[in-house]
Amino acid sequence: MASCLAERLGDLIDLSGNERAALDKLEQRERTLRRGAVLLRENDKMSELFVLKRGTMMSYVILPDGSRQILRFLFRGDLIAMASLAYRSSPETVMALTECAVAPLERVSVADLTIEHPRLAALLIAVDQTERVALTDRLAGIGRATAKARVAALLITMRNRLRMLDATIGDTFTLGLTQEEIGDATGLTAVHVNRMLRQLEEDGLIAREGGRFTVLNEAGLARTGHHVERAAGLELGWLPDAR
Amino acid sequence: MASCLAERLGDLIDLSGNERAALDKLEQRERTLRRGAVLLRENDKMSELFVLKRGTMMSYVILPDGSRQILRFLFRGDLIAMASLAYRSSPETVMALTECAVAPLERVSVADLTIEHPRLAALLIAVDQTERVALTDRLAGIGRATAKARVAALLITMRNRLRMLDATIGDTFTLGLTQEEIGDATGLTAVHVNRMLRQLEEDGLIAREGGRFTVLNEAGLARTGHHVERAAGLELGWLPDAR
DNA sequence: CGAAGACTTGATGCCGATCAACAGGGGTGG
DNA sequence: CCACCCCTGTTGATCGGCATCAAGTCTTCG
Repeated sequence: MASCLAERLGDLIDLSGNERAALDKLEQRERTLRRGAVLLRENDKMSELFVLKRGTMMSYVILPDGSRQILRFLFRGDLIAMASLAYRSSPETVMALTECAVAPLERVSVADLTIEHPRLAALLIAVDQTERVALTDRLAGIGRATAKARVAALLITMRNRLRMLDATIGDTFTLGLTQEEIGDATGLTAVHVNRMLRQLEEDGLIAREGGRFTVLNEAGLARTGHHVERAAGLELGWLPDAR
Repeated sequence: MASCLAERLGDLIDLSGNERAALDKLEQRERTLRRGAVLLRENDKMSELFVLKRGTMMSYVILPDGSRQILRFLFRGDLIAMASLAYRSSPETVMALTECAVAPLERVSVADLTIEHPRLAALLIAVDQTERVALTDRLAGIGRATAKARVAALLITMRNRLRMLDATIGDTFTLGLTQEEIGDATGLTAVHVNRMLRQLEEDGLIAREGGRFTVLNEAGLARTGHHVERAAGLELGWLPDAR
């Protein structure tokens, strides 16, 4: 099977044969997870990282008062537990939202990669930046935007992300999240998420039926969510030559 | 003058002579900024990045309704505009909070670095992770914590950061932010920040006089702010050998 | 010395939280 | 196969934390 990581990075640049082979080698092992299974718990010791091969996952933290903040959703090709490259124990819990398969890899494999494939190391740095920007976008949304805007932003972002993995997805898609999960991602309660979804529906921006969403007015939804499409502005021309 | 970047990274690992020399070379040029000067504006084209050599800066975005979200504060040794490694135009505005000096460097210097010094590339990836975790900590705070907790968290975090740069700083320090800036960083209004500071004072956690803060009850303030000290859990043993 | 910015404090209002009740549905065990 | 139950979604009523508006003081700097 092809390397999911290679597939993901290959969307950004043309990988050389050597690079592709090096990435393939990282995903030899595989481990499956049932829906709801915890791959890594907050404060667990961690010594490896993972590539998500199938399914979707999320990472979150629990605050002292018991409330949950979902930090990010993870899709095929995403790296999980990159924090193990800096910290001894996990700053977040990682849980499967669907049946999943992950490929564990040692930190030392990343070290080898930086030596053998400097361009891939540089690319990892660049990918980190895209994820940092995604986080700051969410920070600004949660800090300053209204409830309706946050829910709209989540819908647009998730739709675009899902479409990157499956080009057949058009305006209709299955979100795969409960309203409580939407709330924990956006800093709202499930009850209020429900009302905001209804409002977006009444505004004619979306339609819903049984867990499936349809974007009726993409521009309007994007405007409501203060959405900025970052993918178009990518620029990786500075990367060194491939090996 | 010593390289600020080398100084910063040198706090994490022992740099080799070669590595130190490579880092020194990056900071040849220097550019100074007055208080309030904008180094980079949101959506500006960008082709270089910067090392902050003196002073403190902040980065922020402005939302469509005119409100501002401060994304991060920057200190000596921090890399600025790392997003230029992934994007064509800046996702955020970067402004000087005090008189500052920055060293501009080309993206291609980073490419060279990954080739010549794989360990430094790996270290950059690790540093990215620490900043990603700092962002997720703030995300959780803004999404789920009360106003008082957010202000307390900002005070603790800034105090610790300032102390890393200047070991003489004890429990008393100058924050160097207006209450409006505290509000824009925490997702609150200046008025409410004022009330929260008063409450923290009445709780006996801090004292204030003319822009200077004193931490009276460190454990209590940390608890109030749900603060997690990440620095203690660093683990960089996986890095490859130095060149 | 005047003006603009920062801080402070009170009064009021609203967005989203909380509490509560019920409907539908899918999985499980009897 | 059915009864039950837990999870999810839905809707209404009420509450509260933080925003907003307003007015005044203090500080700083030109």
